[in-house]
Amino acid sequence: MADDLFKALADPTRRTILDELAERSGQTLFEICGRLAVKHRLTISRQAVSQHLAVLEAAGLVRSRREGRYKFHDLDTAPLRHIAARWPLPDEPETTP
Amino acid sequence: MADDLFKALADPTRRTILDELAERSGQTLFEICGRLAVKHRLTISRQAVSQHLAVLEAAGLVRSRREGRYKFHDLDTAPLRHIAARWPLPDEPETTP
DNA sequence: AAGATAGGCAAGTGCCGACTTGCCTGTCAA
DNA sequence: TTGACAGGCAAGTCGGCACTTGCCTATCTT
Repeated sequence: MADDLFKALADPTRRTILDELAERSGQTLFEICGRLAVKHRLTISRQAVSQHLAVLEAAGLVRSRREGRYKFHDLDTAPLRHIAARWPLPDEPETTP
Repeated sequence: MADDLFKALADPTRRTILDELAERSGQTLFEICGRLAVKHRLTISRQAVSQHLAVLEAAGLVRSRREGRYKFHDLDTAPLRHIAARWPLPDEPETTP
């Protein structure tokens, strides 16, 4: 469970996918592929992105809903709380004035 | 930089090391080896733990100080803030009543 | 109906990371 | 000074993971 979460976050491409889903919710596989190619110069196959999404979904970071032939993907950052909760954080949040 | 952080957290053994350093600060390499073996049944070589500590140190999660022939390791959870800061967290902290 | 579109499944490849083994350096005690 | 103790360096093995390729299914359009 926690293992899946950290493993999902380990890959930079997957983190970029999370970034894109944070910026625009409910994207399809092809939309994400297009964004990765144009905005991040990531020439990657559709299947590769699909496999990344499967990993992210297994970690609970992405939820998907099917509508007709489309499959929309949504970001869920709730599992990220487990990370900060595991180890004690220092008091000062490093405020930049 | 962020790459090193996520990669360091990807390995379960390294996360266990962070757990041990959170519980007891300033441990030496041999102390950590002993704790992993006894408390977590992790039969791992000393060099493996040393390499893990190097990865954690590169990620900024562990700081080390040398004193004579001993080298003490301390946990630094400050880099973990970057994770929660990267993606927007939902408002509700999921309070379990 | 047929073609286009959105996505899935499965096998294969190549590389990186975790781990071991062997040996070497530096520090302290007897 | 010799040996024990704490740690470091370097090469080698091995498994898992990211990615591709090829083919298949389902849905919508004309």
